[in-house]
Parts: sequence; structure tokens; C-alpha cells
Amino acid sequence: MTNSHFMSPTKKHLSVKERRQQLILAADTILKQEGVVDFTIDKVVDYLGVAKGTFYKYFKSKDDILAEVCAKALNQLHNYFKLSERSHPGSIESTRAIILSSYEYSKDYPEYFELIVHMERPELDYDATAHKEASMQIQNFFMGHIQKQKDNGIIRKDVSPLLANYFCWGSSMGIMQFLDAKKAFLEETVAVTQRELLEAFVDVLIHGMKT
Amino acid sequence: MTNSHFMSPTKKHLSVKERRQQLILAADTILKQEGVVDFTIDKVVDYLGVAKGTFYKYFKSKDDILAEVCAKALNQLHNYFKLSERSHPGSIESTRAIILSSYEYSKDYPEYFELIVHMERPELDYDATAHKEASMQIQNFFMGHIQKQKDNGIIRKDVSPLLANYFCWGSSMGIMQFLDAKKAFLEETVAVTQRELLEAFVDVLIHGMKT
Amino acid sequence: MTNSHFMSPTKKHLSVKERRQQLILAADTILKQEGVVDFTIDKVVDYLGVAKGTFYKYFKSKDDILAEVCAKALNQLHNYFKLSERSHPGSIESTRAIILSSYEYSKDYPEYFELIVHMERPELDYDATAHKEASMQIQNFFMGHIQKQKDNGIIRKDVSPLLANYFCWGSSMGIMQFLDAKKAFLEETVAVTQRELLEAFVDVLIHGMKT
Amino acid sequence: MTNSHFMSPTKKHLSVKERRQQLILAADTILKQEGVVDFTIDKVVDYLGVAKGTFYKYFKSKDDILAEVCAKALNQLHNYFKLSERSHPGSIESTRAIILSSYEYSKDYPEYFELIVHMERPELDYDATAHKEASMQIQNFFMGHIQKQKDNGIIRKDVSPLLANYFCWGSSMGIMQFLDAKKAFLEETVAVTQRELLEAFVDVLIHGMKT
DNA sequence: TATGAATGAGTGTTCATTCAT
DNA sequence: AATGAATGAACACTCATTCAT
Repeated sequence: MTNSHFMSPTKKHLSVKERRQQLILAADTILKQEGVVDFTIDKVVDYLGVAKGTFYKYFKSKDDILAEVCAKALNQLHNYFKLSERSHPGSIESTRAIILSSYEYSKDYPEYFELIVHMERPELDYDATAHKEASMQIQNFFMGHIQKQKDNGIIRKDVSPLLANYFCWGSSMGIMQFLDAKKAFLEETVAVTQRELLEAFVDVLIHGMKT
Repeated sequence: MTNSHFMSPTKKHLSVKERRQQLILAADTILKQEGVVDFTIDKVVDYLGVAKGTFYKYFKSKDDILAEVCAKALNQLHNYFKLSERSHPGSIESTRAIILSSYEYSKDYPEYFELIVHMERPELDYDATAHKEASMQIQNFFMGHIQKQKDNGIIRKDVSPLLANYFCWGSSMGIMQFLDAKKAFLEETVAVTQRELLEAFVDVLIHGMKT
Repeated sequence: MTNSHFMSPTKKHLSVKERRQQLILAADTILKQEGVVDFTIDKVVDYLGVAKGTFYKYFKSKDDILAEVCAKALNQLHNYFKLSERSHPGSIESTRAIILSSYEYSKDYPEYFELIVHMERPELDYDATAHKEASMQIQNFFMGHIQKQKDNGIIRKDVSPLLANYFCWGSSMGIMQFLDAKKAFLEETVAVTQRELLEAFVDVLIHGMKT
Repeated sequence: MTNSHFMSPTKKHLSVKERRQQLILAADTILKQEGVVDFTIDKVVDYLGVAKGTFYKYFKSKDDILAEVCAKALNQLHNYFKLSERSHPGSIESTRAIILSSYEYSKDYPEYFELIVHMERPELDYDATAHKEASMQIQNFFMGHIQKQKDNGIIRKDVSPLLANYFCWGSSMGIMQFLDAKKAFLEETVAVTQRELLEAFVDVLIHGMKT
């Protein structure tokens, strides 16, 4: 009922673009507060102090706005990748750094990571132009990286960039989900840190791909 | 409304252990019929013909009984692992076979696989004695396997069985989830089969671990 | 929030049959108060003072309970038919009386009539055992009546009871809907009463069917 | 968002009459596309590319514009009547043809028919000058027809044109609604076509009115 | 005269859990 | 020990109408 925590003074009428951004920003905030499972449209509109109908003027469904937030998350992840690659140019270490950076990302933005995984569920069908775009950019980045490493003789010639792209992504997402799920168990019972585990995995992965 | 299709004659009073087993069996049936998302306690008690209250006498929550069913699922997966190991004794191929068998399993029992992934969600807290037990057995199997391979000079000495156990499991689960999520996309757009992708991944993983 | 207007003292737990009846009765009351278009489940449960979930334990949808109320309405209409037939035995007048009695009925229970028409919409699919049963009984009554009249030489041999059943019903329902819609217009502008109009119609219909 | 598919070049400022006609035409298009239940003002203004507020400058409500579209529909039906009468001059067959032509009409323009029925709902109160006008013309046509048939000794002297007008209209509309509602049931269960049923009805009606 | 962003009270439906009997 | 009726907060989504600009 109040938007005092958001912008002052209260503006009743915003341009389409502004309102859309405001709603995405609000959704982003709610997502970080509540996580994916507890994310509801009600919370978003209550937070902003706008009517339910207003939301549905700008987004056709809950998944639609989540895809929008997810696109932002993917773009951030993409940045992590680009920065990692740059800081270790021209060796197998840059490949390792890229994969490890997705771990850093999942620590920095756990709800975003959760969202990325959530949005991959096959039953969802949202419009998702921005989401598909962001997804594609990450894939292109990754495939390009593998190709460069192959060209430089760093990664084996028989590793397909297309396949490597998908399995690096898929297995990294998976292992990070696993790390998150088993976090308490691992540290308390087996005294293994998440980082140790991931590094051991990436060691093997890198070792399996490099020349 | 009737349990005639389940056991006859109906026994009103079962021992605590029997009742628990009966409920777990019913939950198992419902899970296979409906999948995780459409699994409800109502369906379980309707199927068995017992009262809702009875259910909550034996299990403290929905997740509690799902953990029991999940324990059964993990035991089946364990069997897949054991059979795979036996059929390729004494070479790196047995390691490959084990990892690939989890893919076979996810094709044979998609609802079980879905459940295993579901139960790993960190926010859940269930009692899960049986679940932890089953989990542990798989870990022990896997750690034992890696150790044997190391002892036989098949896997590199510097691969930790403990860590390998976790990252093989985590990354395999993850990549299979990914395969499932992107199934349509991969086959239609990139013309990559799930099996091709998984095999390429396992190739790298094996190559990274073997001597 | 209060059921004081319904039964006292408040009983929290009723038998399935009692609760079902109570809900049907409440729906019946709301229907008469609000009409079909403004009939909502919220009003029913508020009126009774029970939870929304309680309603959905007993009826699978809004249309489901409306079908139940409609069955009651059809049974009442059936009674009107039977009484009319009995009071004019053995002449064409009994046929006339039956058709006219549906007019009486629509005056006595306008919301019921509205409901009967509403439930005939083809897009609806409710369980409707009771509704189908009641529908069938009216059809059987009508077909039986026409057959008797034919046997007694009162109605022409070439009138099919099956077809007559349907067209008498369909045209009567339609003309009564028309009467209701145009009520004000007819009386104010053309100075024709609904009764005059209906009687003229039935005159022609009877004249068309009789020997 | 664009009106390019409607008129080019776009005229921003139309006369009141032009704007009204433009809106009615748009509503007509949407009605035929979507049917009565899915007809919304949003769709109309989106299609035209004008603002919501503009709509409410020209029509006081949704029902108001629907009444205008309905007027057009009634005028078309009127044409069907006129054509039928001309093709069977001077016999009872022309009366039959008129009534049957309303069936043809309901097959040719099901959404219009649906609309005509919808607009007869008594709770509606729209301005409806055009609608009343169109209604009146049909009535005059029908009354004129009956009178002519009486003058020619084809229809009985004691049939009131005023009343016959209303009951023919009301019963035909009703029976056609009934046919539509029970379409599936009749054809699958009783193996009666809509046409058979309607013809049987018209047979009786004609037989009841003719000399 | 035209705009179009904003409204908000609905609307049907779900289901894990409780507790009086 | 077993019952099962009752709960009620949640939830996603709709659309005719208004009014400040």
C-alpha cells in the first residue's frame, strides 16, 4: 500500500518504459528477499503500491516477468565469464577461471542462480525474448572461448565446442545446485568445503579437455 | 475411497511398521502415477482408503514421506550402479558405465529421478533417516569404486575418492536435469541427442580422471 | 462469517450428506437472491460461514453445484407438468395445460428458469448425474404424454413424440426467455400481456398438432 | 497498436459520426473474431489503435456498442427474411421459408445470433436507439407478412399479426438456442439433426396457423 | 477532443495441516 | 489408534471503467 520505500514523491503515471523497469526492479527485489518459490505477484504489487491490474498490463504472466529478471541475471553471469577470461589470457587457466566464476556468481547472487535453474524447467513457456537473447550470448561466449582454446592448441581438437558448451554449463549448474543442497551436510559431516569440491571437479574437467 | 485394489482383506489395525510401509508403498505408487508436482497427500490416503489423520500419525509432513520414497529410489539407483560395475570389471569402462547408468536410470524412472532432484532442494528439512542411509550407501559404493580403480592404476592417484564421489554425482545429476530441460531445444535446434551430449561429457570426465 | 441465519446451534461437523445438502440449500438461496450471473462461490460460503475449502470438498466446481440446484429446479418443473396433465385428462387441453404450466413455473421461480437455460450452454461440462437424470425424466414424461395423446387420437399420427418433445421444450423455453426479455417493452409499448402472447402461441402449437 | 490494417492514411480527427461508425465497425470485426463472451473493449480499441478514453467518449458502456452491432445483425436478419418471402410468393411456403431462414442465418453468422440472444437478456439496459429501430423493422416486416397471408386467405383470420410476430420470433430464437445447446447430444444420442428438428417444429407451427 | 496508465474488486481453485470425535 | 470434516491463506489472472494530463 505504500511505495515510500521506493520512490518519492509518488508518481501516479509513469511512461510504459519506466513502469516496466520499475516493475522489473521490484520483482528483482522481491526475488532476492523471498527466493523463487515464494515469489508472488501479490508481493511485487504490494511492494510497489500499484494495483494488480497494472502488473498485468505490462507482463502477461508471472513467468514472463521472472524471465525478464532472469535475463538480467544471465547478463551478470556473462560479465563474470568475460572478466574471468580476460584475467587469465591464453592458457588453460582461463577455462578453469570461467567455470569457477560461475561458482563465485552463485555465491554472490544465490537467488539469481536459483532463478536461472528454475527458468530452465521445460514446462514453462514464457515470451522471453530478452531471456533467450541473454542465453544465446552466454552460449556464444562459451563456444567462442572453447574454439579459441582449440585454435591455440590448449584444448584437444576432438572436443566439440557445441557439446562442450552445453556440458560445461549443465554440469556446472548441476554441481552447484548439489553444493547448495548439501552445503550443511558436507561441511559438518565430511568437512569438505564447497570450494574444494568444485575445484576438484574443475581439475578433472580441465584435465579431460586440455591437450 | 476403497483399498480393495491394494490388499485384501482390509486390515484395520496394522502394526506401526506395517502401516508405515503400507503408506510408503502407496506414496510410491502415486508418485509414479502423478509425478512430484502433482503428488498430494490426498491422493495417497484416497488410494489406500485411510484417513488423513492416520497419515499424520506416521509422517510429520509430506516431505517426510517423500524422503522415504526417495530412499527407495536411491536404492534402485544403487542397484544400477552395482550392475554396471560388474559388467565391465577392471577397466576405466566400468567407471564410464556407472556414470552412464544414471542416465539409463533417469530414462527408466523419470519420476524417481525428478524426486531425487526435488529432495535435494536446500530449504527442505525432513527426518530422512532412510534417505540419509540410502544416500550414504551410494556414496560408499562410489568411493569404493574410485578407490579400487586407483588401486588398480586405472584412475590417477591424485583423485580423491571422497571428492570424486560428490562431483561425479552432482555433475551427472545436473547434466541430466539440463538434458531434460533443454531436450526439445537441443534436438530441434542444435540436432544433438541427449545421449551424444552425455557421452561427450563422460568422455571428458573419464579422460580427466584416468591415468 | 456467521451462520446464525441458517441453523442454530452451530454445528462444526456434519455428515457428508448433511453438509452436501446444506451447501446445495445455501447455493439455492444465493441463486434466488442474486441470479445466475451474480452467483459466486464466495457468496455461498460466506452465507454459510464455512471455509472455501469445505465447498470444494463436496463439489468439484461452481458448475457442479449449479447443476445440482438445477436438478432440483427441473424436478419442480416436472411436478408442474404432472399436475397439469392430471387436471385435464383425456383431451388436447392437457397438452395445452402442460405447456402453459412451464410459463407458470417461470413466473413462480424466475431464477430457476434462468438457471435451466444457463445450464444448457454447450461449453459447460459438469458431472451432473442428478441433472441428467432430471432432464431425462422430463423428456420421458413429455414423450409419454405425446404418445398417449396420439394413441387416444388426440394428436396427429405424424407427430413424432421424440421431435415434439424437443421442439415443445425448446420453443417454450425460448418464448419464455423472450417474454422475460421484452416484458417491459410489450406491456408499455404494445400493451400485450405475457400471458396473451404465450396463449396465442400455444393455441397455434396445439392447433398444429391436434387431429 | 496500429490501425494500418483498418484505414489508411490514419485520420486523427474524425467527426463524431465517423468516429462512432469506425468504432462500431471495429467492434463488429472483433465480435466475429472472438464471439460474445470473449468480446472486450480492450480488443476493440487495440484493433483500432485508439485510446480507451476515446471509446467512452462515444459509448457509455460495453453493452451500448454491442447494441449498435446487434442492430446491424438484426438488419442482416431482416434481409434474410425479405429474400425468403420473395422467393416463395403467395403461399404458406413463404411463411415457412421466413422462419427457416432464421435458421440459415444462425448457421451463417453464429456470433451475430449469439449476440442477438445475448442482447435480449433483461438485466441489460443500453441506449439502443438503432437496436430498437432494427427490432421494430423486423416486427413490422413480420406483422406485414402475416397480415398479407391473412388477406390472401392463407393464414387463419383469428391469428393476430402482432402476437404471431412475437411468438414466431421468440419461439424460433428459443428453439435455435436449444438446438445449439443440445447439438452434440441430439446427434450422438438421439440421432436427430438440427434441421430435422427445426423442420418438424415449423411444420406444426405452419399447420397451426394456416387455413 | 483524445489519451492511456491505473484501478481493484472480484473469480474459481488448491492443499498441507489440524483437531474434535 | 483411527477418523475425516474443516480450515483458510494463497494464488494467478481479468476487465469494465475512470480520470489526470
